Amino acid sequence: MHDIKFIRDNPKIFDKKMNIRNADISSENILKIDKKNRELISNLQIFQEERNLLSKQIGILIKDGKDATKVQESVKKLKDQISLADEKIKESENKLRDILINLPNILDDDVPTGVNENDNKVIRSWGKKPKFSFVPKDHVDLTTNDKLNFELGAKISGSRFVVIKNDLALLERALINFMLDINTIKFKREEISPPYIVNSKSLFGTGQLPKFKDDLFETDQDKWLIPTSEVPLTNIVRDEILNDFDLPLNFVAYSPCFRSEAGAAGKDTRGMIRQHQFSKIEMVSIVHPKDSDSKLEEMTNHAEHILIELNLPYRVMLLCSGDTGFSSKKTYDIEVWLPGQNSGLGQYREISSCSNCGDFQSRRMNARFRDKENKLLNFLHTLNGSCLAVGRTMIAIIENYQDQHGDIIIPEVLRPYMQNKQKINFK
RNA sequence: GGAGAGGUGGCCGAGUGGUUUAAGGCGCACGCCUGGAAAGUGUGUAGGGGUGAAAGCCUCUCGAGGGUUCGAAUCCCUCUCUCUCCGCCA
Repeated sequence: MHDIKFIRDNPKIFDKKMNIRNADISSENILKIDKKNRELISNLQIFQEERNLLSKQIGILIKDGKDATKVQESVKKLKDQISLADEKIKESENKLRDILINLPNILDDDVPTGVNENDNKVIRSWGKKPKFSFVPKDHVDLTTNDKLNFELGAKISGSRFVVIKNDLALLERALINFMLDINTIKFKREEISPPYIVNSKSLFGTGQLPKFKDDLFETDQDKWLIPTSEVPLTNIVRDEILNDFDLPLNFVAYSPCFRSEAGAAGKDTRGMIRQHQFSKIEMVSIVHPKDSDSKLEEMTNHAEHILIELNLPYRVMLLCSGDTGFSSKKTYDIEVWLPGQNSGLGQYREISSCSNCGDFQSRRMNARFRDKENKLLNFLHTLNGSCLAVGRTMIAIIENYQDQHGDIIIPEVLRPYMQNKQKINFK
């Protein structure tokens, strides 16, 4: 959410930034409402002040045993004016709020302008794409022996669900433990086991609501399935005032993630790439504003580190303006090489997304810290990133580590987590 | 699910309609006292908003939202969270 004071002071910059994001808004419109809003507030407060003074007088008069009916009559008249002014303000404030809560974050200056993912910028690449003496299969063709069972998922739950069995279930569990261990032991993140169901306040805080309601699974009574554990992790600091010396907070969590994929009908229908439910290890950092830029680099490096350990080729993309998420001011996607995609020609697919949300979420959450130097309150900066998406990491391992027999060589770093097995056989 | 008790400042806690303009204590900050410290003592100590160059002035907030009233922490309604007991349960 945007600071109305910023818009007041920098209307031209604001317009330019919103224009880059194709947001249909002008500061002129916003400031008009804001001005009217403030007039109404001043007006109301004059009435309130008078009411308070007169009411106090009534109290004194009654105490002294004097007649107060005359004063009471005049305050009664004020009452109507107050409630009328109150209504007007609510209307005007809601109008302003409706606009502000639906506007995306202001992008960093180094975010390239562009329309869609084709305009994203390659920052760096790592790893050697594996060379096969045969046409590599994708994960669906490799796992036809029931270990990845989409028919069963469809029967039990519906489309975009999968039942993972046997060694692959073990692989998923191994990856979760492996990634959590690196995050906690090596990167010193605090492990959190969060709720997988959250209320709408939390979803508003991180920016999924109200605009992206359709992407979520709603249960009842204001309870929603999390689309990512970014939501519960970031909302840990909602409505809190932290001390600057307690910063940064670095969290990591495993959770399943639930997405309705409403806007993705017909997209990635094959295989496990896009499911309604998937596992993810998520990093969230809560930092002093001066540290958020460097923290984004660090988090991206941490996500890359997992891929390096697993020896999976990847590239880091800086998302362009058209592809950057609503709450983010700058996002790096990490794309892993999937050799079985595109009929064996291979394809890069997103496996992590690391975002610096600046103070955008913390304004929505009212998450602040006290600066010891000047004792002032200020909004925190929040960041989130996958480290990594477990389902897609499984795909990457299956496709990159396949051999001529259609079996999977288990990456060495995972073997201690997999009863020291060397291979997953699909025959 | 049933019954009951609660939610007041960073924390504890007083407050059942009118100078509450939220007592008192703890904690914290700064000062005095002291050779230094403890003790003692004094002052200060929430957030949002409006206005203003600033100092300041005003306004809203006692879990949340409504209502009654000239006036609500206090009375009424709805919701929410916490605790205790019972039931069920991993």
